[in-house]
Amino acid sequence: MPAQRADARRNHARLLAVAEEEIAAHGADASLEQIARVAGVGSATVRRHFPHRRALLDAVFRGRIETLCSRARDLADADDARAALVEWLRALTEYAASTRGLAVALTRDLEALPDAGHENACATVLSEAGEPLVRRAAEAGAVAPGATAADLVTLITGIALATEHHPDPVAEADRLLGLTMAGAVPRG
Amino acid sequence: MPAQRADARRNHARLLAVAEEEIAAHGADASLEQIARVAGVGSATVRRHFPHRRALLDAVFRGRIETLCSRARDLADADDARAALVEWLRALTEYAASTRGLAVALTRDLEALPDAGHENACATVLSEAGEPLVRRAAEAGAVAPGATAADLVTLITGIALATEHHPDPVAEADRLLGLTMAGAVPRG
DNA sequence: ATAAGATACGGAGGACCCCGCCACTTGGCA
DNA sequence: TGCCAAGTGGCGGGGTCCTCCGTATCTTAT
Repeated sequence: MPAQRADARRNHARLLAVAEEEIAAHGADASLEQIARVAGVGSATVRRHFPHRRALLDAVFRGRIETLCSRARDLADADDARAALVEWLRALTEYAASTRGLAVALTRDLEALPDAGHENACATVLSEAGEPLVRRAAEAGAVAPGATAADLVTLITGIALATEHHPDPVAEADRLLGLTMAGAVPRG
Repeated sequence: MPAQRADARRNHARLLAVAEEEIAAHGADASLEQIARVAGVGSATVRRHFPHRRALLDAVFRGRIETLCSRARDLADADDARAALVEWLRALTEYAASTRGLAVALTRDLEALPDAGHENACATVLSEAGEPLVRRAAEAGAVAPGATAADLVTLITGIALATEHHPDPVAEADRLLGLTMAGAVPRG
């Protein structure tokens, strides 16, 4: 089990870098063939490192997702629980709306997949990271009853998906998030 | 300009029927080739009747969209403006969540397209139909300031997109709609 | 330093899809 | 009935995804 061959590790890194650019340019449906071409490897090598498209998407976004997770940990013991949650949700929204392909990745990794392993899925990781924030805010009565962290992540994913087309997705998504948090049709 | 030839009209209807089934079965990315095959026509005939995929999606869903629009008209002078809006939004959500491919169609038709004509787009039609409901509810103070009918349609589209994977999309979407309307993280 | 073995590579080939072209058929009108 | 435009279908080109398999390359032990 000597970890991995040196060239394999190089190709992996190369593919990741190219994939990030390519996904940013052409969305989550970017051509794997094209990624292989740009990276200067055979198309089989792509699927060797990333069996399905989802695996590639996960890997590409893993880093930034981690950043958001640690952001959540930092905010976990802020004074104002509600403000902390809101800040985190806004950060998440901004990132989801500005990073092409991410929202699709977030929904896709919830899709039923032959292999059961969802533990590495971006959406799951994010939900778990946000859970403490939601819990604390809920204890302060600042969260709608029945709403979970996963729900909020799902809502934000939806907003990001639905605003992908918009001229200024980030601003639009943030605005819609505001409506969603405050209540678009609040009870009189 | 004698409207259309009889066989053309037949093929059009046939394609629409087949496309509906095929999209229900395989989502908005259903193969046009396959649709042609099942309908027993050449693949060129499909694109003759529906230049882009979006045109086909629009045509397939037009009927039900119309139903929702007339529903909006019926509700336009209900006693309780808020209740009327909520009912319409719930109906829209249920339909969007239960009809595979519709949510995608709703987002796609907002995408920039070579030809400018968006006037027939499903999302636009829906937004316009819902506008009176929103206006009346807003006058009653039941809608968040700044929220438009288009915003609500967008939010619902997002919810439908994000819950497509879920085991029970309709129930999940309805629940999330409830959160969105009432406020997921309401101001203390 | 080198040879052996495991590991990773890349290209070929099949299946599918979208798309544009063009010769041909078919329906409607005189 | 015969003409002609409207409508059709199939073919070929270009692209993608995916799998298989012979081969090149890295690693480790000698």
